[in-house]
Amino acid sequence: MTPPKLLDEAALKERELQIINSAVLLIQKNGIENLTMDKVVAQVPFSKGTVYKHFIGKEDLLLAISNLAIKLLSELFSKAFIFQGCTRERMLLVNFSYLIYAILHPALFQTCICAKAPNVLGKSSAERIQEQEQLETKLMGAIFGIFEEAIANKSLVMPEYMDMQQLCFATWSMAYGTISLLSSEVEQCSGRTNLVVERELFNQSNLLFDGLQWQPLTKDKMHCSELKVALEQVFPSEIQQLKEKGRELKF
Amino acid sequence: MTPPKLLDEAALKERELQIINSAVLLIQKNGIENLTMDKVVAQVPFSKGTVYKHFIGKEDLLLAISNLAIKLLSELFSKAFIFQGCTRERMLLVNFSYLIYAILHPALFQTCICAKAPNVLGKSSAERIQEQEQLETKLMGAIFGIFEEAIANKSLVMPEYMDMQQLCFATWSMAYGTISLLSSEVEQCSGRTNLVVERELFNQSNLLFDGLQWQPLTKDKMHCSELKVALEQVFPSEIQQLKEKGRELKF
DNA sequence: TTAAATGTGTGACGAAACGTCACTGACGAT
DNA sequence: ATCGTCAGTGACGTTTCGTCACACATTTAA
Repeated sequence: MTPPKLLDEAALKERELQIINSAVLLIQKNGIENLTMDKVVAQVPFSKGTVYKHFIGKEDLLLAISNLAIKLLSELFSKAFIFQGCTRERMLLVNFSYLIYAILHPALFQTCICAKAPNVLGKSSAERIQEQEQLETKLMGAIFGIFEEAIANKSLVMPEYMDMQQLCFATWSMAYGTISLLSSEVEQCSGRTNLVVERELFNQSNLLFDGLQWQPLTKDKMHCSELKVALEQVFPSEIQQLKEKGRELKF
Repeated sequence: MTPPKLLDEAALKERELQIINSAVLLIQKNGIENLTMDKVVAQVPFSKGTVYKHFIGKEDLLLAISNLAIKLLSELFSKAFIFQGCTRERMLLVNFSYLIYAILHPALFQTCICAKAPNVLGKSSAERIQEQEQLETKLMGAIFGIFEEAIANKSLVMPEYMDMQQLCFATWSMAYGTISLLSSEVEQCSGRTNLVVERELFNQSNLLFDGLQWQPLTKDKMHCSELKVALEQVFPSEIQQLKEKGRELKF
């Protein structure tokens, strides 16, 4: 048996991460619909009781995975945020970092969507839910910052009937709707529809930004070719990973 | 060749509907996270074996409920479609019929969202999944028709880089993202954010339509007041139900 | 040094839910 | 009267969940 030590905060976090990672591997292998606590326990050098010390239940574990996933996504958002370019370009990059993330980490993305389901939130611990809210707020931060800059440098005028939070939400929910509805086709372009998620995301982003009169407008600039360059520059390793997956972005 | 059927088709459908309705009542009462097949069986004058003749499992039942819900939503869409007004106005009505539906039938809406989760689709029967695809295609029909008219009467010019299916999807996914992300606040405006779902839906619809240069543009017309009138005219009973729920639309 | 207290880990266990299958009985055909 | 068919049944085996009484280590007190 493992020699038990007394409370060590860092070790606890370490162990929690180990459990989460094992669960992610199981999701990748068997699909999220077949994840069970028993399997997780079997994968991990701890007993069921110990696992349940960290997570009050299966849903709580799912939400924990989702929260970790949001943290990873935040890093991509940050990279997009610090890109040298016009604000509209950078916001487009943010939306595409979300998409890249969904393609590269389907298990994590899937878990994020599932974690939004009421049956998951309904059974998770209050702390974990609170953490999710904080993380989402932080995630919005990147979007928020770009809008602020855009308004400051006059490339965007805030509509008088909207505030900053609404602007952020508009961008976020548009990308969320597009990607999640097409998530089944995110990995491989299935034949069911003619919709290609990266193209739709690109179009809808631009429609929304044009609707906001965010300069430069689509008709004035080749956003498409510029985005490709920016993606190569900001996400070189991620783009490479996509190529290795045989899933090059086409739009 | 065909064996003698002692049971007629209609009775089977009738019974299936009875099971579905019982399940919906259980969801309304206990929440979708607590729905179990055992409870459904207990609510229904049939045995478990019979219930499983209709649905291969719990997820299949959920998808069946979702499909029924889509049919109901179709009816609202149809009402919006035949409204006498400009095309942009009618599309706005379609989006709002979706919202009204989400508020009036939270259990059904919730089930629709859950039915999109991979763990549900992964365990449902192929036939039921196919039915879902057909219903969604049909649902898109109303949106499709309005776009066709808009293009025919020149109030909208199709962007050269998009086709009809993409246009439809853009509208749909925008509304989906907005409503589903705010669904937790759909019934009661929770204090967590300052976002009000009907207002965000209104704004984002108009931003998208403005981005498409869909006439008349927001700056040229009071879409807001006109929408209120149209809602009263097209959905009088639904608006009344909303008032009875103490959930008047404010935007 | 010993005993008690406290903290940590374990896995057997009961409850709950799932889905199946051997059986029943009704009804038509022979 | 007998047989075959099939809708319907619900008890049963299985899976999964989450708990809890116990075991063992470490610390503290005597």
